[in-house]
Amino acid sequence: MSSTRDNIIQLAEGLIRSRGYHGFSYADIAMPLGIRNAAVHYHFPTKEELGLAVIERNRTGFAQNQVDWETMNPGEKLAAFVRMYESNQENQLLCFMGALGAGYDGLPANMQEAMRLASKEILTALAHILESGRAQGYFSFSDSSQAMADMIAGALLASLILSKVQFRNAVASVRGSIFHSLQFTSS
Amino acid sequence: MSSTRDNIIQLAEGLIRSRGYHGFSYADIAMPLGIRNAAVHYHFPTKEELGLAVIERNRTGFAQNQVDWETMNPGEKLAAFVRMYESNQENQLLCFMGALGAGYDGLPANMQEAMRLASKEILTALAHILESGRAQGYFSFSDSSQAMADMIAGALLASLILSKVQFRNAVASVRGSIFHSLQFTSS
DNA sequence: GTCTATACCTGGATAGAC
DNA sequence: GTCTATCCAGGTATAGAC
Repeated sequence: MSSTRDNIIQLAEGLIRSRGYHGFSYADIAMPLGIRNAAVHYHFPTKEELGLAVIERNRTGFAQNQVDWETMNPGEKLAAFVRMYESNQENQLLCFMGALGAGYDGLPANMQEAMRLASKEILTALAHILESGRAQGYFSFSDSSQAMADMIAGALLASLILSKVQFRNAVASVRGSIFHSLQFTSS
Repeated sequence: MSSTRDNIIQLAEGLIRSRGYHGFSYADIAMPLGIRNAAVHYHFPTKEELGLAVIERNRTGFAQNQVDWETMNPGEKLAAFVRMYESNQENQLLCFMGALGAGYDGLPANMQEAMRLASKEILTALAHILESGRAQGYFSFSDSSQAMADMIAGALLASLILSKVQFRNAVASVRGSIFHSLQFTSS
């Protein structure tokens, strides 16, 4: 039904993930949708609420991914995790974590809190994938799975930034190093 | 001499590295210095010029670091490289690459170009450290040194974001995983 | 080199008609 | 649910005095 609302969130997400929270205005959303500034305010009275909706959209999206991955083995799950970033790279977008986390101190308090929770979910999920993958012999590494998750998710996040700044596919480059450091060979 | 100019750049750098380029205003710089908006414009007529000065400050700072490291062996150089990020973590600041790169599409064209050059310098320098360290037996890894540099610099960049968002020292966590994946034991 | 004063614009937000 | 119209705050930038 209210597909305009969804369109607004989707547009805002793209803007956040390429220019940051303070890098766009309501006009950037209203214009492409062919509506007015005020119509956007009807759906999201404040920019903060719009920002929260974007974070929420990413949380539920990632939760859905995890459901879709349920039947996969840890190796396949890791590959699927990496594929999320490859697809972002193709669209020349950062992940929401990199886009919003980078300007963290300038975000409204509610968004900061939402980011804290959302990032925790992602990193915990990745750590679980790594941990069970190690137990089942898919990966080999000697650190804590949390430390490894930090490095892997971080390197992927940053590779999206690097891809934009340097006009090259840094995700592909990083993907290889990650798999090597896990002694993992994707089939 | 013109220490006000330096103070302005320094202040702007801190603001950029915690809130992003669009997350601060001239007032945020003028107030702590006890001067007026207009005085800042005297030194930097446009915000873009101020942004460029911040990038330039980082480029020359990193170049100076490399000079300081000249007598070190590759293992010590890597440790010094990582220490830069540890010191940023202690000050709760991102690296300029993460802070400005995340909002890349929203930056003035001149700043985008400066970022491209500056990031290239850093990654090239790190790749050289890794390459010569491997040749001299300090590190062991099977990827290209460029891919490894992407992963390492990226993971460190992102660990600064993660540290802020999750209120913990993610740099320390990532540091361990990096050294492990290089089979490097810092003395 | 810094000030006051101000111009100009953009951006977020609201009121009330349709 | 979208519109017109408008308000207000803040942000960038300039002119001209000191």
